[in-house]
Amino acid sequence: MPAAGHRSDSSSLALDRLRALLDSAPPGTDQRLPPERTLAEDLGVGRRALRRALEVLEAEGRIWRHQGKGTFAGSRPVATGSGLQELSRRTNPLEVMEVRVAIEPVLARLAALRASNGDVERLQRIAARIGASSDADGRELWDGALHRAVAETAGNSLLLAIFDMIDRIRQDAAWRNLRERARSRERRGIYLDQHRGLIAAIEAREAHAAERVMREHLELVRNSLLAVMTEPATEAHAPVQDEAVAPAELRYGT
Amino acid sequence: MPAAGHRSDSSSLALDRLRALLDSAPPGTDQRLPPERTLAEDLGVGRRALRRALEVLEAEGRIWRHQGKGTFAGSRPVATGSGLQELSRRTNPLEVMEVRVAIEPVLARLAALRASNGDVERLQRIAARIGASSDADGRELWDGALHRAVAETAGNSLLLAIFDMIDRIRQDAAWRNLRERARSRERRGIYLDQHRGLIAAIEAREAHAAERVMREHLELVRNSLLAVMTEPATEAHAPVQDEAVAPAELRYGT
DNA sequence: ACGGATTTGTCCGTATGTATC
DNA sequence: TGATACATACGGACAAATCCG
Repeated sequence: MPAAGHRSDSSSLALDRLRALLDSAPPGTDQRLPPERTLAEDLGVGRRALRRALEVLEAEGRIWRHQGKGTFAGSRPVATGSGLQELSRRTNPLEVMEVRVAIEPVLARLAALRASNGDVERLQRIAARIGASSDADGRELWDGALHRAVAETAGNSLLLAIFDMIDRIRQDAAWRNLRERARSRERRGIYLDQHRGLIAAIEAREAHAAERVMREHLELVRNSLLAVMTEPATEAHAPVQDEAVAPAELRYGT
Repeated sequence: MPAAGHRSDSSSLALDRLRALLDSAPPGTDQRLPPERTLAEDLGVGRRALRRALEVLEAEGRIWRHQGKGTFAGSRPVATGSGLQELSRRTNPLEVMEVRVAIEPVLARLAALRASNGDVERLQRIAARIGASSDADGRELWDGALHRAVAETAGNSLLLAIFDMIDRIRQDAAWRNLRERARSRERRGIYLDQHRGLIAAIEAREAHAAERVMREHLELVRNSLLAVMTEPATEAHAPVQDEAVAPAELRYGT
């Protein structure tokens, strides 16, 4: 009886735990890891599984090993902490918009495929409230509600969880202010049209159209945000480009 | 009905005795059961009958088994930390693939825009290992490492966090088996080509191509998964039917 | 310079579940 | 049903490299 049957699932488990270990370790200089046998015991995996995980990390360049010397962390944080608080500290509005552009068009497409008449009614009710809102708070609130309703209608629980995670990060007060600045009066009219177009596409079950409208909408939002951030004074022309990305500007920190 | 009167088959007998065994010895947790060969003899049934009974108990969640390790009473130790467990219970492989198809092509595009030569080298190192892996565990491990390396290269910390969340859900043991079945030998060659094409596109900084190859790759994976789920019986000729892929276009370099 | 101790790298035997006949 | 081959996992044993006194 080799003790109790512990977890052994495989090397993926070992890899997961090793990543956590490396992330939690201080970014100090080339931290040495325990010997393989000790480490295997600590992580609750076999040495073979551990070694396979170490091979991956070595190929990724996060650790280096040498026979007779030991295993060392190459000190590369990479920061994967999934805590919401910490995540919202590390990310930025442009990253968030990249994610929204990636996810929400898909949500719109799925929503078009799946929406019941009741769902469409709900979307219309919410959209009506956006136009009726005269203050920033109201617009923010109802706009968020509309996007979330689309996400719910899509009916994919995993995507909805991801959407909620992003939504919570968006709540940050500093960003709300930024968004309201980007929501100038003339743009508000465009947004309203886009929302109407989106709902119309969902109502007609035109999946492709719904996806396209949502993408165009979010790309406009992103570009507006970018414009506000880069040239706060002038607001003359907002280049609505539907091509996927404006490369150089969108790269954050160089 | 050969002999024995009451019992329709001896699997039921084995099941009864196994249940009694599990009930009578409910000590701590993760109790290890004797090897199948021994257990069959102890219970006075054939190994095949015993295994069918064990299948039932595993489906009920009362035991878990793992090749090379043994059979254990209790629930399978899962490593998913921090609330993901709940999510992984509610979602399903097809939802996960929807999310991956939504996110990873974008990651590939961003990776192409941002990759340094060192990043490309790292991707190539990892990809080489996939082909060199002869066993299922190795392929799974290195395939996951490649997709994660692309996600890291994209340089969007929020997207990376989302990717990690999905990746952890993917670790679920039941799904891994499913994926390996979908990774039949003939498909492995296609995947290898697609991985090569992806890296070539990233190396050439062809953002659009990288995005397209990644989408085609994931759509093929999704369709293979679907095929395995819907027609489990026939493995003889696996029709690689899919509207998504056009192999000729996938050859980039070489 | 030497030798023992420690650590990674490698191989192999055994034990176990899985699949096939 | 029973038997056989196969795949996987773990641990021990040993070699190679390094470190240290």
